[in-house]
Amino acid sequence: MSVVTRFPPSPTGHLHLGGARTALFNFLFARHNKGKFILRFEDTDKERSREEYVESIKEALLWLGLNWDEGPYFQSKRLDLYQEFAKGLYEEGKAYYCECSKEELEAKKKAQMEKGLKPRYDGTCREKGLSPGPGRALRIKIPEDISEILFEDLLRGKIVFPPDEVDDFIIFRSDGTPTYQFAVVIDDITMGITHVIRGDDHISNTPKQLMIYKALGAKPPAFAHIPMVLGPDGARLSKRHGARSILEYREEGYLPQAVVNYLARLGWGYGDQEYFTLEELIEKFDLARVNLSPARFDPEKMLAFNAYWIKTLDTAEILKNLKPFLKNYPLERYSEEYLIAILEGVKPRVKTLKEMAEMIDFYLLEEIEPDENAREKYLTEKIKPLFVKLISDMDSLSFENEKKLEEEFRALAEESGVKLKELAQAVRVALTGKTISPPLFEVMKLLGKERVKRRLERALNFIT
RNA sequence: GCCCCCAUCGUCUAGUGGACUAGGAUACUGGCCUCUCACGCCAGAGACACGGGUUCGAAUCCCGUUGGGGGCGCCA
Repeated sequence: MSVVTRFPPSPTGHLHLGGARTALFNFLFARHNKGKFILRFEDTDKERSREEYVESIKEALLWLGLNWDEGPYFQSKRLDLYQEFAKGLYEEGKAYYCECSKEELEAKKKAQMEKGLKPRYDGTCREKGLSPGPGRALRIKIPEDISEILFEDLLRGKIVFPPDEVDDFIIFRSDGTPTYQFAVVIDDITMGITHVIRGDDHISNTPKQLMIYKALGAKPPAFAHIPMVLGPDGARLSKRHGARSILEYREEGYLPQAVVNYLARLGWGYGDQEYFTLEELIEKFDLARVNLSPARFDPEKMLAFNAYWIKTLDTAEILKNLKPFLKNYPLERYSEEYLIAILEGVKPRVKTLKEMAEMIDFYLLEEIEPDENAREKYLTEKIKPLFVKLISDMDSLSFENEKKLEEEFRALAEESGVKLKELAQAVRVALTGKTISPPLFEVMKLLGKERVKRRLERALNFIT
């Protein structure tokens, strides 16, 4: 039997790290087993579901490289199907209509909780034999003779629930829409899902779903409940830590490779290996190596992974990802080769693409505005004569050869009684406007004689 | 309250009864490299939650305690 997995987000918010990791694991498991990965939107909550979230979730998935093989399906477009299954259960006497009001149910639940009991439906309408009608919800009729409810989790082994775990819960709302519990089961059955890989917050939902499978006489899929992703403080992921949209990370200058790699390592390990490409993950991913305990999201480590992939990936690939951050520069003036040469020098110096774009601005702009503090500190009277000499000797400098250029600078510094360090910093500020930059002689080479000369001349004005 | 899941450095993890003086990554500290800042390299500090068992032997198996997480919707 070939493997079929699915990722079923509800379009009530953006895709965040937790959801992305669930999607990733489903994707990896399917691809590893040469199976199919299905995308399905669980949008039965009409109040909260929004089209814009459908789009942003799809975009985020695609950006991460998690292409689905089938779908996206929408539960909202499959109502007929759910109704058909529900009708079947009702006609077989495996479900019944209930006319209890929400208020009544709420009050009963509260009373039960106060008595220390597990809140469960008391069966008021169970034997009333009600027919379908307005304001009536359909409840599943849980057999009285069930003993314990159990299933075999792929990661955790046998999980057992006491028989009173499940009550006659609602499978179809009085407004004619299916509840989550019912829709997932029908979808998973009809889509031929073989493996349900989801957060362990769904463990306690599983008994309910198993009762639906049983009522339908269908064989449940295999379940693998993966641990949840927690915020840095150990609390559930919320807006203020990790629950930001995946797309926000893209905007902050993260590489999809880094996010995927980091996410894969949250709750999964492969010996001492830390860095994986998507292809490698597909090859090596294995449910048996998934951890059981919840993992905290550590922004610092994800940043470090991003820095690693920025300096490791092909520069052409980096450039492709960097371009959106270069909107404000006259890119058309520069060749692809030139841009790549520039990037080589900054790759090991930045942690995000955003930082990268900022660091290379002096290469792309015609004029730069040296930082005020840097100017005061390094563009001093003392180095003024050196600048003058550099400008007049410009034509004799070995721009094309970084090593030689460095020697020439050393000689100049020595004969003027200045440390190379002082000279270099002054020139760096004049050329880049910053005290931090790629190696100076690389900068000069890439900037070219003309721009170097102009910037040194301009810097002289700042000194006087 | 009831039910379920989980437990190795701060964090992510390796570890599947002897190879553990518990390994790697990240973060942190010190050093080297050096025209700046990074990268890189070297070194350091840092963990098996606790208590009982089982066993010749336990981070690894069992039980309990504690701690953390999740669920108990006409949300998903």
